[in-house]
Amino acid sequence: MESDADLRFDHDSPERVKRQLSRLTGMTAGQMRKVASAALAGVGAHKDHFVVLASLAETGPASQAQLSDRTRVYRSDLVAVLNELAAAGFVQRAPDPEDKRRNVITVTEAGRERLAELDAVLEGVNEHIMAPLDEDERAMLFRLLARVNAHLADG
Amino acid sequence: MESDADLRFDHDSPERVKRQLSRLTGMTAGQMRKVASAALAGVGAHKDHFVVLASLAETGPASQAQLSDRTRVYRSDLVAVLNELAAAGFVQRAPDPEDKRRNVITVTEAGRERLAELDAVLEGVNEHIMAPLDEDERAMLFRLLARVNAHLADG
DNA sequence: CCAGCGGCGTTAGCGCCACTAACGATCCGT
DNA sequence: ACGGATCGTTAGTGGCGCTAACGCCGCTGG
Repeated sequence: MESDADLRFDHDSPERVKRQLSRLTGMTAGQMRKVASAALAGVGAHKDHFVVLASLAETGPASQAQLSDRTRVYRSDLVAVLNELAAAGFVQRAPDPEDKRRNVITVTEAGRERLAELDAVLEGVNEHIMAPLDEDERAMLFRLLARVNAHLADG
Repeated sequence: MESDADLRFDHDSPERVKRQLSRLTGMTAGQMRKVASAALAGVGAHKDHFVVLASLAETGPASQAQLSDRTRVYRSDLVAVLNELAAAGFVQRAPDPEDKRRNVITVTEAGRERLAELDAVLEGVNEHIMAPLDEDERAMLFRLLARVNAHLADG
């Protein structure tokens, strides 16, 4: 299955290519995404399921538009995510009595348990991903990436 | 055009989500990719064009299969890339006399000039991306990411 | 009061990217 | 001489970020 035998950054990469931070970051992000989504798929879940459940559990019930803003899952894609979560009984989708355009999304008790499960799965993933780094290095990597991210977020 | 107004990692992200290195890395990689591909599109180029030209210039002529291994551009996608590069006169695609299955791809003088151009564009991109970091921090970020990358590359 | 603007959820679809499948042509080992 | 592997090529898949359009509803102003 794993054709990822050698996704290593260098190997035979030209020197000019090795200097591109975007390439190294992109490759590593791809590796991480594979690991995370495989782990989530192992329990029948998806990245967005986790983010949505986490937002609902931490910030409380919300309309779909609010949820979209909080999670950066597009409104159009959120529909399917909520369909799945609702079908599994992890969230409840009820019409908002105060505004008939909206739905109020609420996490159920089963949803909180599911979130705990996904959280545990992802903690394992995180641990695996950052295995070669010690605590200081992990914090450093987070901080450096966050600074670049914040910088790029301002046009 | 830019709907990227706020791609910032946190903002309202749930705590659990902020701890996911894969998410931060993925978001930042996406930002970087946009910047780089926009810059390359500005001169009518593509990421793969750069990688392929760099490989040819630094490691010499190669068959398409070899090129695919060196650049990690899939053989199937390489076809279109080489069509474009050849049409622009940046590479030459000639049948290999020693093996009629193969083509020998060679970079032309125009191709070397094109590579220099793309290299300059990407140096600007790199500089922009890493603007908030000093030299030590850039090196640190590279090293940390490379270690994670290498670790994940070994199943 | 009612007309129009704008936000709501939903459906459909686009474009990019990593990746796979299949195929005819050619080479190579036995 | 034959079978299997490798070459370039075409087509297609699936995920992900993102846009477009639509019917429904609320809100405001003339």
